[in-house]
Amino acid sequence: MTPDQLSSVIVAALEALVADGSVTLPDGPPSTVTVERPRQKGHGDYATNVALQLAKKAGTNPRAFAELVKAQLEASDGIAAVDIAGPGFLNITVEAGAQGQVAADIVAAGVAYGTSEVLAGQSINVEFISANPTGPLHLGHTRWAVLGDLIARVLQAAGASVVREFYINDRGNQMDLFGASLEAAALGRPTPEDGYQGGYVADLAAVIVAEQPGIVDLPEGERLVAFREAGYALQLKQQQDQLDSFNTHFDVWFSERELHAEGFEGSVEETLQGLKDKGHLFEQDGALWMRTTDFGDDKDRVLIRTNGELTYFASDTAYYLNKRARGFDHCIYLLGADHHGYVGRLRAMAACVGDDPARTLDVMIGQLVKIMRDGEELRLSKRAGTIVTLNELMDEIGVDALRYSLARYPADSPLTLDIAEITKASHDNPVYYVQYAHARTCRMIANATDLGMSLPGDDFDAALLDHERDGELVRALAEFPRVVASAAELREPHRIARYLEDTASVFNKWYDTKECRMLPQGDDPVRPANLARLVLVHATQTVLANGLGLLGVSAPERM
RNA sequence: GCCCCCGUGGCGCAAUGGAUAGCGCAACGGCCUUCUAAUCCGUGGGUUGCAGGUUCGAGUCCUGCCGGGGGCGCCA
Repeated sequence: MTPDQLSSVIVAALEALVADGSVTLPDGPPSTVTVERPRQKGHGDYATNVALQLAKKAGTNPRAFAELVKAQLEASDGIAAVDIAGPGFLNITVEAGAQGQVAADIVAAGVAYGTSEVLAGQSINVEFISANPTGPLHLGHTRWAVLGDLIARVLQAAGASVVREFYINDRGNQMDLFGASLEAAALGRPTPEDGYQGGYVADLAAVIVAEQPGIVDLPEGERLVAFREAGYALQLKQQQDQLDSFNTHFDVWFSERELHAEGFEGSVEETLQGLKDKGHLFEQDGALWMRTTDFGDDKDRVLIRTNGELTYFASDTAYYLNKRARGFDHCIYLLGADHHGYVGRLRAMAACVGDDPARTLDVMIGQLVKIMRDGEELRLSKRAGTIVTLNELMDEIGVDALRYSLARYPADSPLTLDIAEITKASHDNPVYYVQYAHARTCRMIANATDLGMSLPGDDFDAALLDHERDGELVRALAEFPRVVASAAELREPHRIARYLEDTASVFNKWYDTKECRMLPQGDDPVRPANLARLVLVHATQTVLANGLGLLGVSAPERM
């Protein structure tokens, strides 16, 4: 019996109580009830707080209400015992057979185990990283890469239709500055004011000159553009290659330039005209503004500056409309804490174009991440030219450990990573702890195969999984779909990692329990209990592999 | 000044309003002829920043304060 099934059993019990008049609920019985794994041993297999939540509505006290539910539940199939504890919790013990059956169900579901339909029908765009193509990706981008990719993965697992999108800011002042910086480096001139520094600029300039020797002889102006475009292409390619290596794959790379292209449907120009028609724009001091204060922003925002240049916000508005026009009913933006000032204007902008931002827009603000080596912070400074790049991080830490280490913390938690700690190849490193547990299931299954054991099919006797540790493991495995669904709904993929650590721990404890051996010992024959436990190991392998897969981390068969 | 995030053992962090607040590191002590010891078992370590409030129940929600980070440009 899964938690969801148990929830249904409890709902049925409540319905029966209402039907026979034992209790009166003004709103009727709830359609689902909360069922959780108690933290404390001795509180049963599952606990529910329905009595605490419904007693007042039913005009009685929690314990009296609980008594009625208890009697009803005890008569239900698959329930072994029900206790009332504390203020009115119902602690439920499930029959071993009903519970053990879950293991076989997990094996049958296979790679699909953990997926659900809770977000079915939703079309979601997840935009993340969106770095300028003017430099290498660094530590901050790395965190958003992991979070964005994982949010996309859990949303998909929950049934949503998802597109991962990278918005390329390939237009405007920064690009020109980038071109000028490359040009200066190639010509041996000093870097322009506020220009790009760092060794990578000189390296890039050298590559460009090697590929296009004639570039330095181009006329002034033309030369800058040539450097800009060549640098753009190289830098973008590098970002794309590195993200591919990092197991983060985008569906759409959207160029800001497209939004300004002549004849592009939904261009910035058209967008502004549309907003003007709706009366959300006004002119002041020679600039064109959007009246975002009508929708809760701190101040109105400029779209066209006095000098005639469009602001990024103008592009952002057209881009948002473009996403909506492509059919996304939900747009997720993943921004760094240094961009949180954007939230107000994005929401107001969505309202200006006629949307309800609470429904269509989800701006997630990720907190900053620091990284330490030998007790010292590796500082990111473009000015000083010292940048902790994604490439360096992958080289030094490895893709699995790097992804996992960033995946196991919530986005709004400021984070300090220690390189020594996350690269340590031992059990105290969570990524290897989980991977090791998976590898262990693989070895066990291989050993079982060598002994001629195979999955029992219809002969599976779930009631043989009757040890306390068996039950703990089955219940841990049974949580997986709920964890994935909540990770999707809350946009909190770190829950997957935490869950896997917990489950790996339960599995390891089970493994070390003599009474729960899967393989027959010595010359013992293979008994039905051995086969039942083989099912359990298969189910564990399924959950660990599916969970690691959701994190984009490999699930090795041997370590 | 205003806005956002954070404050939980020495350190890094979990905990969807539930019961006795967990995990890893660091410290100390145990178990390998038996399915992988990268596992497991045990010991010590906490007034969840402070003060109120809501609730049957608060680390979690509300108010105020203290401390840290970030943001408040016709820059990105």
